[in-house]
Parts: sequence; structure tokens; C-alpha cells
Amino acid sequence: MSSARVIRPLRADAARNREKILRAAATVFAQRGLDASLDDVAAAADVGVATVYRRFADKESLVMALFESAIDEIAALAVAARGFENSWDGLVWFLEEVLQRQCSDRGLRDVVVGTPYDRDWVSAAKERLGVAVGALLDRAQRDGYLRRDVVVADIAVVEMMISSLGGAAAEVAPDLWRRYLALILDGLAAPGSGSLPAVPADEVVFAALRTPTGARHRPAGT
Amino acid sequence: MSSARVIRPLRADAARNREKILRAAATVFAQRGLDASLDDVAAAADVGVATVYRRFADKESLVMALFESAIDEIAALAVAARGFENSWDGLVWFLEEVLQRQCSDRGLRDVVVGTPYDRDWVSAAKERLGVAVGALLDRAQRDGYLRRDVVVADIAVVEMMISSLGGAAAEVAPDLWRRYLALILDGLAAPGSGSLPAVPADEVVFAALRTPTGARHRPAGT
DNA sequence: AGGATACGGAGGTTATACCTCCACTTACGG
DNA sequence: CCGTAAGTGGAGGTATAACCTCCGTATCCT
Repeated sequence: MSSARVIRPLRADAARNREKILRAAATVFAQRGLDASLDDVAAAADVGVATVYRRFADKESLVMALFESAIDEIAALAVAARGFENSWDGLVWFLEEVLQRQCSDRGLRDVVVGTPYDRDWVSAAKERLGVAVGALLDRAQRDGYLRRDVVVADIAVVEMMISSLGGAAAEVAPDLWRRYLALILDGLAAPGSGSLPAVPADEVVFAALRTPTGARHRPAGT
Repeated sequence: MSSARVIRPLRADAARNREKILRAAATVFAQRGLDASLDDVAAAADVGVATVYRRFADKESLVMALFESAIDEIAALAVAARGFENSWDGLVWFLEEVLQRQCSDRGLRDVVVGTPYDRDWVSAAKERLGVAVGALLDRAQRDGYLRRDVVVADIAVVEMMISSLGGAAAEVAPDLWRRYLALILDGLAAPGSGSLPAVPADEVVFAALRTPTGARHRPAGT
């Protein structure tokens, strides 16, 4: 019963195939999002489906292997943004970096937004992200660059709106999202024509935003 | 072969059921969008599926019967908005009215955005809409309320972004979208910190925005 | 009352996705 | 160079879901 199912190194061809699968999954998920089937990934990798399932227990394992680092990287961006001399520039830089990633990779967006593979490893990174973004906002507000009635949740919503647009248009107009980010940034920078109406999104709202329509059918997993 | 399949009035119960179906479809499509199945509509109407199909040839006929007037109404709003004393107020009023409708009715949004029942009767209304919105923008720009680098397509994109958000959050936070509309309006009103980057969306881009992910599977119709 | 009209819901058809089985092939240590 | 453990492909099992139809039964209307 020892957990000593130690690392038996993969056979050469198996290791090669594992890489092929990961590379194929990266491009397939980037283009079509996590809805893409593993059959498609297998085809793109020029490999049988069984090979995919032998290497990755199920779809989620593959997704996790692909995006674990990317998601940590995003959390790190928010921290890095604090290093900017000018707090507004830091915020803008952060948004551009994050959105650049999410708009060119529908799979990443799906993971970040949380549908449907919402798990601990994502939540943990999101926690850190929230704190770091909060710090960015505070500083930009203290410095007078950012309107006072904006909160962290608003940034998350803006990210969702823009990455949704950017992801959909990625193949025909990869830079379209920048136009609308610029527009929203001008809105964020404005002193504001009065304070923003309605309350920002809370956890309940985000849960709803993750679930396109009522209680959507889960993807057969579990 | 004569087209004289004239109006044989429906039997009393049939007419009653037709109304029940339309009412049920209105609420079901409003809540869950056009993805909702006709089986669901039938259940909500407390009627068998066959009854639905006897009254409406197929799903699109039902959708059309439901939304034909709503979509004309939207085009009319843009015209009505020109009647405002203040051109900015007219634009804001128009956006709020349109989004109010689209955010509280996912079905309407689906029809307007165009997935997947894009047809002549919609295009015609969209044509008129585009012209009227263009006039709104021109006036607001001449009056100095609206930044100069905004075009009609930008308004369409903004509507899509916000109605997407609003529709998703409708059940838990029906007014959330107003917050982000306000933010964007401030961005639209701002003189602009430089001109907007990237080119606005064109027809090709909108076509892509209508098609969630590559060539999505059509809904079995046709 | 009786014929035309309408009804319900089971089920045919099609489509898609996840994942497994198993006969065959390949790598590689001795 | 050969035997065997490791690996492979892809057909197909299982599940889900949506659209729409068939047909025995019920309801309306004259």
C-alpha cells in the first residue's frame, strides 16, 4: 500500500506523445475553448483517443496540466504591476497583460471564468489575484487616477466582458478588444459623472455569471 | 395548389392553447434564451409537444411569432430617441431602453445578436436601427457630447457586451448592467485620452461574434 | 350524435461527448 | 536479437439532449 508508485519513466514514444498531446491541446483549447472534445485534441495531436486517456485520467486532468502555470502567472502579473512607478500605468499594464492572454486563449478564459472546471487550484490563485488587484486599485485611487467608486469586483466584471468579446473575435480581429478596453479605461479614469449606479457584483452574482443559463448541463464529468 | 388555404378559425381550445404556448414561450425564452427546448416550452405551457408543433411549424416559427414585434420596437426606439431636446440624453435613453429589454430577456438578446435564427425579418429591422443610431451619434458628436472616434459598430459592440453581462446576471442582480453601462458612458463622453486603438468591428467581425466557437453545431434545424 | 379537429406523450432520428476494450505494435534490457 | 512489458488506435458502449412525428384517444361544434 506504500505510495511508492514511484516515477517509472515513460517510454520514449509515450513521452513524445504526451508532449504532442499537450501541444495540440494548447492550440485546440485556445481556439475553441474547453468545449472542444478530447477526440478533437487527439485528432490534432495525430494520436488515438485512448492515448490521450492513458496519459491523462480525464479531461480535467489535461486541462489542469495545461493551465496550472498560466493561472499562477496571472496572479503574479497583478503583483508585478505594483512595481510600476506610476500606479495608473501599472493598472493599465496589468489589464492589458491579462486580457492579452485571455483574449488569445479561449481555454484560459474558460478556466479563469470558472466554467466548468472550477476547482481549488483555481480558487487559490484567484484569492491571491483579488488581493493584489485590490492593492493596485487602492494605490491608483489614492493617487487620484482612478475613480473612487470602483471596486475589485468591477475589474473582474470588466475582464469578463472584454475577454468574452476578445475571445469571440480573436480569429478575425485579434486587437478589437483593445478598443473597448481603452473606452472603459477612459470611463474608469474619469472623475465620473456622478457615482456608479447599482451595487458591484458579489459572489452570488459571479456564480450566476459562470453558469450561462440556469442550471446548465454539466459536461458529463462526475 | 391554390393559396386559398384561407383562415379557418381555430377551434376554441386550440386558440386558447396557442396563447398558453406563446405566454409560456415568452417566459421560458426570456429566462433561458433560445437554447431552451420546445419540450420545455410545452411543459411550461402545460401542453403536449405535439400541440406546439401543430401550431408552429418549427422552432423558428414560434420564435418569429414571439419576437417580430419586439424587434421592430427596438428599431423604433432609436428613431424616438432623436426626439430628445438634448442629444446626449437621447442617446443614453436609447441605450437604457434597449438594454433594459435585452437584459431582462435572453431570448430577445439571442434574436438581436443573431444566434442562430438570423433571418430577413431581423436584418431589415437592424438596417433601420443602424441608420437611426448613426443619426443619434452624429448629433451627439456635433453637439460635443460624444467623443469623435466612436462609430455605430462600437455601439453595437457595447450593447453586446453589456447585454451579455446583464442577461447572465438577470436573475440575481437585474440592475447590475446599469453600473457598467454608466462606466462605459463616461468613457464615451470623455474627450478621450487619445484616440481609440484598433479599428471598429466590421461585418466579418460581427459574423464571428455571432458564432461562439468556430463553426458551432447548428441546432438540428434544416 | 357524429365527424372534423385537436390532444398528449412515447419514441424515432440525429448529434455529440466522454471514456473503455482489445487485438495489434513498439521499445528496450539482457 | 528476442521476449515481454508498455504502448497504441479507433471502433463502439453509454449517456444526454434536442427536434419533430405517429397514432390512439379526447374534445369541440353543428
